[in-house]
Amino acid sequence: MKIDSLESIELEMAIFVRRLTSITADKKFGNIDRSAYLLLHQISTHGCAGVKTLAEIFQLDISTVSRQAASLEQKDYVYRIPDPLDRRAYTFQITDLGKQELEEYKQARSIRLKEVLKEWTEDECETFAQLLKKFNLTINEIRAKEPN
Amino acid sequence: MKIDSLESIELEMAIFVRRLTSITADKKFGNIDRSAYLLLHQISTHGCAGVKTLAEIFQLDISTVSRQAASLEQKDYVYRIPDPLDRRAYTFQITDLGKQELEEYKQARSIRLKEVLKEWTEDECETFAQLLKKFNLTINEIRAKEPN
DNA sequence: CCTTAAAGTTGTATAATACAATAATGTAGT
DNA sequence: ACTACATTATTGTATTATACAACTTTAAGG
Repeated sequence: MKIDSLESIELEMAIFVRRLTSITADKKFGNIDRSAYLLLHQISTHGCAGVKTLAEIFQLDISTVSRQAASLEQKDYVYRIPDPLDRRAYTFQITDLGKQELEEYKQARSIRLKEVLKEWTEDECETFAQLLKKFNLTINEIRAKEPN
Repeated sequence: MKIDSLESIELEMAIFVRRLTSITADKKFGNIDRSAYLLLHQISTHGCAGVKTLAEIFQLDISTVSRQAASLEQKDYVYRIPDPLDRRAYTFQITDLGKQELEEYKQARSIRLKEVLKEWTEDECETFAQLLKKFNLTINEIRAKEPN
């Protein structure tokens, strides 16, 4: 029944988060963490953006993103572009060094992940990827509708 | 190809953790958080255990679990049973109040989750549950093999 | 016994986060 | 054009989850 799956998903999600947090915490691939990874990925694949936009995308407080971005800037992984129309605003663009770090981080994560998924069939991997993506999208849609 | 799935899983996992963290953070279902939930669930379904065991299960530092358990004890969700054979050791058992809170938390999470999975087919839900579980198990096995 | 190991707790540090206060700039109503 | 309000971002402060280190009490092995 769907109810059973629900309860199961609900528990396994909690465990999943715990496990992933544990892995990313103690491995500390390279110089970036998960937040930094997500930010870099975002501006790398979807073009530059300001902290407000980024905060909305990741459901984080603006101040949090501001600090994360500042940290990335300080490491020369991103640079700041003043908005020509609004002198309060900036957008961040990824640097070559940032792209390189991002790629390395991705590689490191993939290697680790490959270890976990070694015994999985190709089909299972594809399905898992697809369902995760779907889940994330769905949450996004719900968030978008909510008042907040 | 499997490689594509890998990269996809790798990215979606990061997003997934971000989303779930965000949800559990701002909702604050009842009086317990994810860690507390996992601890309560563990001792509720697998019997009482000491902090060392729990720490191993969740890949957390003993001190972390010690504090989490103390917090649960303080709220009367668990109580402490001295080990009759080893006067250093305790195990924690869930109280009725703890069971009740756990159940309520589960319900709250399930309701929220149902919202997200509203449009999913039963089959998708089952598969997702199964793959999450498999993933968690696999990580566990890998951890068990590792030196550490 | 004496030394070393083990189970827990408590102190301290760090990192990611939110919320509040602030600064600078933009926008609208009169 | 002036005033009031809104918006963008930063910085200060607090909280929370975590790890590591120091310590206490107890157990186990020579």
